[in-house]
Amino acid sequence: MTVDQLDVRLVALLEEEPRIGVLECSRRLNVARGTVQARLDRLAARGVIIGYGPQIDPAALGFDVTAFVTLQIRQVSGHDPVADRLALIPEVLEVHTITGGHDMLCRVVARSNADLQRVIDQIVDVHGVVRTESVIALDTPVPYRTLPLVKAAQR
Amino acid sequence: MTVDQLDVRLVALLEEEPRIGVLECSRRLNVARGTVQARLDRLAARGVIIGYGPQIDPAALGFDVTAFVTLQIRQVSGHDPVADRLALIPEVLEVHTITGGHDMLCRVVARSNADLQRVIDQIVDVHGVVRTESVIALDTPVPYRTLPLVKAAQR
DNA sequence: AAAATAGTGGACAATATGCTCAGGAAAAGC
DNA sequence: GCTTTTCCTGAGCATATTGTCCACTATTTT
Repeated sequence: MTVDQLDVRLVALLEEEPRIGVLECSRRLNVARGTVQARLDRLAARGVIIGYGPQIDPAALGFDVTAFVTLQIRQVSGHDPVADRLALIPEVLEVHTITGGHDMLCRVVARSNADLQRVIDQIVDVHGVVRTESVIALDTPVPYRTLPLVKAAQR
Repeated sequence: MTVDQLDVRLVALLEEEPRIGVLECSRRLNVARGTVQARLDRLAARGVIIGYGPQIDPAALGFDVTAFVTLQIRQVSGHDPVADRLALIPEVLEVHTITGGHDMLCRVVARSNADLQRVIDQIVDVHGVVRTESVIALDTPVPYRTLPLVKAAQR
């Protein structure tokens, strides 16, 4: 979908100071309040802005180990029953089905390396999971972000 | 850090309806407004809540291909110069350094499979990147979430 | 038992919101 | 080139929310 410069400036502004509200946005961007409201409604309606939920830092909750776990699934059992089981594990933050030698990729967090073992054991215990392979994230030089993408999508 | 049941209910409420504001939260949770305000301040101060920025859906912007790319880095060049270059590519949404046979893992998006090739080419062109390996996310049965984790962290 | 901590409920002014409207500017269609 | 549609503006109004106090009451901690 098409996003113009005002949309980008609006999103950028909200990313930097999310608590400022519509009126303050309109002042900062030098446009009418109704315009900001209309743009936000439009971005939400088109699905560009999914929500404004609080962003939680797992590390602040004590889960400071992040790992990516790839899974091989027994062929007979489809992906979805496995995904449903994985979804029941709180430490599994996201699950993708993927191309290549493996079938699924999960992002998981844990309280420590020892705790990661516990989480992986839970994953292995899921019916249909044949094998797992884990890599631990040592550092995150570029944390998840979308602003550059929004800027690139402009026009 | 320690999170009690009220914190969890508050975060859960905000995840479901992020636009409701402090006063409405206090009504829904049957606590005083000042309590909600204090809890939110505390969660933010302790770093549990990083922010409330708008969540952007890359797919809605036309970037409906997601891939995970692992990189091998030439040993002489450290990780950081590479990460800095990767950060300049808008389609690179996050970068981790990892254990195992590879050195880095990136999440990237692209407008199509052909476009993914273009993005990967840019990654390969980064000085110090020796080899890449990509897997494409076909489906995301569990999209990124933290609420179950918050609930699990309770107490 | 005393002290510190957290929650309550109420007040107040200042600010923000949702909604509506008429007019002007810009873009699209013919 | 002209018309229609779309988008933005600036304003108004009633209502709701915020930030900031306060005194009082649990609930823990020491």
